[in-house]
Amino acid sequence: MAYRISEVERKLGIPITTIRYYDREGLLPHIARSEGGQREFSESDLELLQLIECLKRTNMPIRDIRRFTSLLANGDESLEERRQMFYERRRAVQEQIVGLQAVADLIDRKCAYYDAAVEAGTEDGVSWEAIEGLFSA
Amino acid sequence: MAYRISEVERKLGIPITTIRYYDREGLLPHIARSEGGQREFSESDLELLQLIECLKRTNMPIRDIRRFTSLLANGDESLEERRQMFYERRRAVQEQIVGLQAVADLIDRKCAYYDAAVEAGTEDGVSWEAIEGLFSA
DNA sequence: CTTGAACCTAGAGCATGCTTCAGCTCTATG
DNA sequence: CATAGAGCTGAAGCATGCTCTAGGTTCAAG
Repeated sequence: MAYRISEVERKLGIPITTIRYYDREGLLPHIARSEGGQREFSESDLELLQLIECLKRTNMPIRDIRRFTSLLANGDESLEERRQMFYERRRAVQEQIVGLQAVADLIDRKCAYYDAAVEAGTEDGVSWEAIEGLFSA
Repeated sequence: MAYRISEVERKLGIPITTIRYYDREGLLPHIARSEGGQREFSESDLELLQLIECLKRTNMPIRDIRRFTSLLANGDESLEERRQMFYERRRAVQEQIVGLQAVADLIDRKCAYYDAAVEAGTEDGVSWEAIEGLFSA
């Protein structure tokens, strides 16, 4: 029922050193320990780790993830704050996607520019017009 | 016709210290200098800086951006490599967008979960099922 | 009981991308 | 030509997120 740290690494693909780092940083509150002091991860610890990985993929800083996991200790009292946190994450992710799509447009145009330039064997005379206001939004 | 560094900061919104850092790091080859040694940015320098900002927004590391700007010195000889670089960037950006969309799904589900939990005043009995294979792709 | 693999901790180290500092020079204005 | 604001440099410092090291402990197989 309990997993050793090496099993967690294997199952989730998170390096052991990183798991211990998260624990040290307070992202994994109250991991059980064996008599000898070795960590024993429960299923819900694994789920939390997966959620942490997800939050990291949204570029959420460690300190904010810690804030979230510390809220879990408050139980239902912190429901509203946790909800707000996920709404904020949703917004942050959307913002990042939109930002990436904007640069994707410019990259696309650069690709087309270089296609034409390689075709012609030279950049001379290949037209290029910067996109105005890319960074103003 | 030439811009001082403070004007570049104002026009592009890039901190002066960062511009100098880029110069030091070789991202801005051959910026002209006044008699007294002060930088004089041309229009094409500004365009390069904007492109650099764009590449940074794709999370391209400084060292790769330097590689690109150094290619510019080779003129038409480096056209093919520069084209490949933009194609690779396009791929990288697409990958990031797809990754973000995947986590967005999970975040959405967490939002719905917390909506239900807040509504009920408790997490007890609010169903939650992890998405399998989110990290396997 | 022995022994080697797996664990543990505290603390140092590292890669990235800036940012700050100290001390000095340039330049535009009255 | 004085001077204040803007610029310059090399070097140190900082924030983030790991990653590695050294030295010791635990655990499971034989």
